[in-house]
Amino acid sequence: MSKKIIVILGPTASGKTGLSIKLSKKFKGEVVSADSRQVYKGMDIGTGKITKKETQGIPHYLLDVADPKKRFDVAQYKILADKAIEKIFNKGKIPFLVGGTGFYIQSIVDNIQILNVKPDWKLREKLEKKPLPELYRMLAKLDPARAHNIDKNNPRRVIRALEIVLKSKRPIMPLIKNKPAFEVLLIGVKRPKKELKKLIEKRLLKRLDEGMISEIKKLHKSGVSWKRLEEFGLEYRYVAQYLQNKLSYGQMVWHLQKATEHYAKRQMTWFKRDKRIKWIKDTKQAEKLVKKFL
RNA sequence: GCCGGAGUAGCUCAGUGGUAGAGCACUGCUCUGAAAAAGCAGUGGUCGAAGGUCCGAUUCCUUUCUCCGGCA
Repeated sequence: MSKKIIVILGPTASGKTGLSIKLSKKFKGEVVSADSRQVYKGMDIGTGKITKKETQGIPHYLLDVADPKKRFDVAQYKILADKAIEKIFNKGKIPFLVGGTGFYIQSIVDNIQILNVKPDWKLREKLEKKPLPELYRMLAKLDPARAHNIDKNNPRRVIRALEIVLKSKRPIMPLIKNKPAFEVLLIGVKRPKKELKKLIEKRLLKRLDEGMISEIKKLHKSGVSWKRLEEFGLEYRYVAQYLQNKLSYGQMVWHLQKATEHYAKRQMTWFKRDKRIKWIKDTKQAEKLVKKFL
């Protein structure tokens, strides 16, 4: 019998968390979060991190594993998540990978081989100062194949590609998808666009009500710079801007709503590519799928 | 009522005597250690209305309507 994991994914505010608890309770599951922001300590309200009470005793992994002052990335995520999944298997439970960060989910589900070139932030800073076309020309010289299919307008991609050639002294390898060590069921939670917008709005107001602004104030007081907070995006970005008086309260709310809607759309664009995903309408349908899969 | 200013894309506005652009919104997309990040593309307007001048008006002129200031 091969090992099985269940993935619950979908755009923000679609109701993944609630479903994950229902399913993991019913099927003896434990949850591995696949959320690039919930990994950080102290970022709770703004990320919609599940509360202790809400977990109803279901163990959760990959929450609060990183310091917001430091950088976290897929590579670290993959190591920790693989470990958590292994641990759950050893307990005889079913791992539920739950979240909206497509890249993180892919790293697990497709067992992506991550290149052995660590980020070099000093180098990145240095490269960032140069004009993008110049960076692209450099890349075209050092790794023509990569330059050919890269997005030349995207500084982050170009810089990372350069980082790889410069540090490893050789062109980038093609992406390797290792054979996954387990069978995967991908469940997608989708909502009609209009409904999702309303859910986002409702949730945003709730978060403000719950003290999201003081959470972010607190993070800043504890040493997380405004720049860093703005880097996190969404709530952390716009509330940080509001706290610096770069935005009025009304502007902050408006931007936050729009940015979250855009984010949800980007998530869907990512997920749509994966034809393995089974999109469900309600919990019942999900339960059926899981039962059949197990 | 009088005097100014403004009416151009869903919104905020640029612009020109030869039938129009930007930012945002909207739609679609990309993704090899920042992924809630970082990028790309596309749709969209009888230029407030009616007359006039002109080969030709969104642009000039007249009238008209609406909005915003100021004065009564």
